[in-house]
Amino acid sequence: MAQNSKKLSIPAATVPRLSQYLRKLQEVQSRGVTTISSRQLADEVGTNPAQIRKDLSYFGEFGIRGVGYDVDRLIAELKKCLGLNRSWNVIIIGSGKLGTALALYRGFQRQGFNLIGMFDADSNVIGKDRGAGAVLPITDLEKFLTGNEVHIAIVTTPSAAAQTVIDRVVAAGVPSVLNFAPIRATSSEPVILRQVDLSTELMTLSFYLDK
Amino acid sequence: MAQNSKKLSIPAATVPRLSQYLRKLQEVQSRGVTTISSRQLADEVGTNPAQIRKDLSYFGEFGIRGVGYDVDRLIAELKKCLGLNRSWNVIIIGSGKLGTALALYRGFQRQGFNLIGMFDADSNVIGKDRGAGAVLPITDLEKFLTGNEVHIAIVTTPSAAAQTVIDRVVAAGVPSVLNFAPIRATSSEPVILRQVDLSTELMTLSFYLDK
DNA sequence: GTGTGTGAAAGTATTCACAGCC
DNA sequence: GGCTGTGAATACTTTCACACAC
Repeated sequence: MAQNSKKLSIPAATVPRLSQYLRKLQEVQSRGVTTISSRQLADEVGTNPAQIRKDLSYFGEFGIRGVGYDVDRLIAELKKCLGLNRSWNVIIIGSGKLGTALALYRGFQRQGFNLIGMFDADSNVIGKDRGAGAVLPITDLEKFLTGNEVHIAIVTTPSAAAQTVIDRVVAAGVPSVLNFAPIRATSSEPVILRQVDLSTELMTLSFYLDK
Repeated sequence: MAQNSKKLSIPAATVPRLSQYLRKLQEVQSRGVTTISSRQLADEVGTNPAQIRKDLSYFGEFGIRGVGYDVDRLIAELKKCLGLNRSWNVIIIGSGKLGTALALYRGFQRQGFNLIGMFDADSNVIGKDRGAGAVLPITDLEKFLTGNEVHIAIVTTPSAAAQTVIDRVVAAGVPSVLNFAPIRATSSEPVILRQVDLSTELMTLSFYLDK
């Protein structure tokens, strides 16, 4: 997984939690709260205060002893930690129901993710607007990637197409992929790859449901 | 998290991996492979052989030394481990693009998950078929849950509605929830709760992309 | 007094390495 | 010889507990 030296030392488990802290802080900020303690935040997100303090300590000292954290300040720091002080260009490959649902998700742009293109193999949908401008033919993928810097490719194709599509975006230099297709994609190239997988989620529930 | 005594000792990280092993095994089975070693399976799913052997060892001895694993046998054992030798009743709450995408996912029924109902608050979609028969009004949720044993509630509502909906299904006795709404849901009741969160996934990519 | 920041301790998870069986 | 199953070793993560700052 490509990452810089500073970030090599951050526990992998910490990173997704930072985004949860950020979301909760934005929520309490909108309710007018200006200061929050690690205990209050922990109660909100369902963890323990030491976890939060330890997670934050990897990045710096953001709190005031005896007081807690300034909400505005902590939001700004977390955004910096997460690389959200800039924008990232995103494409979605697969303009079916799932791809369209993701394209229409409004929180997307709000955090600096710019959806700049959407691709599909089905000639019936090419040119239609599925939430990200006209859907482009998948055959134009490499041409598009040459002319546009894409940071994240979200894959929502059928599973049969997903691995090939991922190989193509990685070969074209896209540095990260978020795969929703129900395959466990792999890549020999050093790409940042994350998988979201309904089938695994359901089976995990099944495991814990089974008595 | 509700689970029986046998399962208390299984590492939480093992469970999702079992489902990945199962999927990959089903794939190689369909290609006619009858025997597989932990090394071959590890190469396929991108992990290491010891991890697979250790994961399996929590449940029993399924392999043959010097040979490997019989694919058919291991698939059967994994299904048993994961509680997939029975069917589970599922409802989807929220019949937007995402809920519809999930309802149309075909791998769903194939692994024993029966989608028996779909709910929405919008009177314009009630009665329409979004992949799971006629969409029911959310006001009928409790009545439905009284008359039908539901094991898993998948929540794809807007975030403003999600926590309330989750509280309602949990109060009505649904033992597990898979939440796709961009909130970190919590529950005081002992419910099995899993979250799938686009925003967290994107921010995690952002973290590793940021140099 | 209150709550952060952080070493140290405890708890989990992964990987190693080899005895034992095919 | 080859590959599993597993205790031991290593690595990682969370939690504790307290010095220190406000």
